[in-house]
Amino acid sequence: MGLREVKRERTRRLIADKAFELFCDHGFGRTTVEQIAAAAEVGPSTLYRYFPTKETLVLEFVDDCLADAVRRFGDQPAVELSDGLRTVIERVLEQLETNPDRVRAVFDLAERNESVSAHLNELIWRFRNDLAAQLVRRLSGDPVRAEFVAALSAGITMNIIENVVRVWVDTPDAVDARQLARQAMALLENGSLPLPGSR
Amino acid sequence: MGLREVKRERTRRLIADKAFELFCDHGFGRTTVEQIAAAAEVGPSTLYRYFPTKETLVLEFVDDCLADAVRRFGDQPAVELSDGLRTVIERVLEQLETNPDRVRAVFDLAERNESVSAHLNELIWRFRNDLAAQLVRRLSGDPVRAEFVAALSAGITMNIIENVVRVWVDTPDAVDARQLARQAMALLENGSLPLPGSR
DNA sequence: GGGAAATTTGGTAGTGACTACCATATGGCT
DNA sequence: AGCCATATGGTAGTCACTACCAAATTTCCC
Repeated sequence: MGLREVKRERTRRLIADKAFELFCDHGFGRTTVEQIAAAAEVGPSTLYRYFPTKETLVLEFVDDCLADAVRRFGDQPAVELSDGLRTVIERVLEQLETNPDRVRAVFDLAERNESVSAHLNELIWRFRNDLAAQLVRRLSGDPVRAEFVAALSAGITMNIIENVVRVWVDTPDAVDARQLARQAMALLENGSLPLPGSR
Repeated sequence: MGLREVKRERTRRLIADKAFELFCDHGFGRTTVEQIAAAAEVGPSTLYRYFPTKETLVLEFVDDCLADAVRRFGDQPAVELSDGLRTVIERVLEQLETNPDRVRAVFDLAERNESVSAHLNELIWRFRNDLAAQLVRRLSGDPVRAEFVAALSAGITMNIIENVVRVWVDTPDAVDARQLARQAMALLENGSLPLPGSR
């Protein structure tokens, strides 16, 4: 790896960090990309080469956490699906726990700004699709049915992650995210969750 | 109801319809709000009084369908939760089947434009919250746990709706959306869905 | 019907995100 | 050193969206 990529990664981080700082201090809507570029000491056009939209500056960390977990799920085709999906959940939470303040700030910004919220939801949706794509390769039988099953499974998995994280970030402290996730899985297994019934 | 509100509703529909037409013909990104305003024979500032963003022009119909179903769920506190949730799903699908072309076009536009997709996902998320809020009022016990349970249940319910609709709009024709939903519910009940296991 | 009050409308001027493009500077390799 | 690829900064422009104002329209009350 050359000096070039090192520098590239450095400026990337610098921009994202400065942006985050400004967002937290003055709010998403009250921070302009010019201000961010100035704070990172780069031109606005350089900033746009690294981040296609203002929203991606907020979501990069969460994006990375999810990407890592889904990728590692794809790399482990041996395990049982239910174990694999639990592992995905645990890995995401593990990654997020790496930087709790950042995660809290992301959800905070999403709560206050509709566009950020929208792009966060889209990010989650995209990873649901990625996970479904990984799942469908391990399902046999009718491919149409398999795709449907995979989408539903991936949706429920991401649903657990999302709700656990939302509870986790809203709670002052001292809540173990992975324990919360296990509770959610248990609720699902026990049939303690009100679910639409086919009659 | 006065003449005023009638006229208001008329212009609202006119704007939304013209916008939709232009979006379908030339794409979301290639249509400017000025063009929409001109087509509806109103000033741009009038358009913005009815629709806060360009994206809401696309999503209004789906929004209305979901709003109706969730509202009616709230109005029927008597039934069993599993029946109530099934009814929500069926009502949404029923409403969407009112205008299949429109729904197909909405998901088409969302597929081609990231911002539309993001706002569609946010819309779905907002109704998940609304449904969860309705649910939590019918759950007893620890309120923190109830909120968690409600969020998970609402999430799974909306997940079924979303996936059924996505399959439905992608299929050329002749698929009964409500039957598809019953299949999804059956898969969930039978344990035929790979789900994360708590071990 | 007439006239005041409230509401709706169209227009203007602006901000700020984002794009396309170009000239320059910088790092990587022989 | 010198050449090539890439990274950078700047300019000009488009377009979504906001704040504001003056004119038109509807409603209400007499």
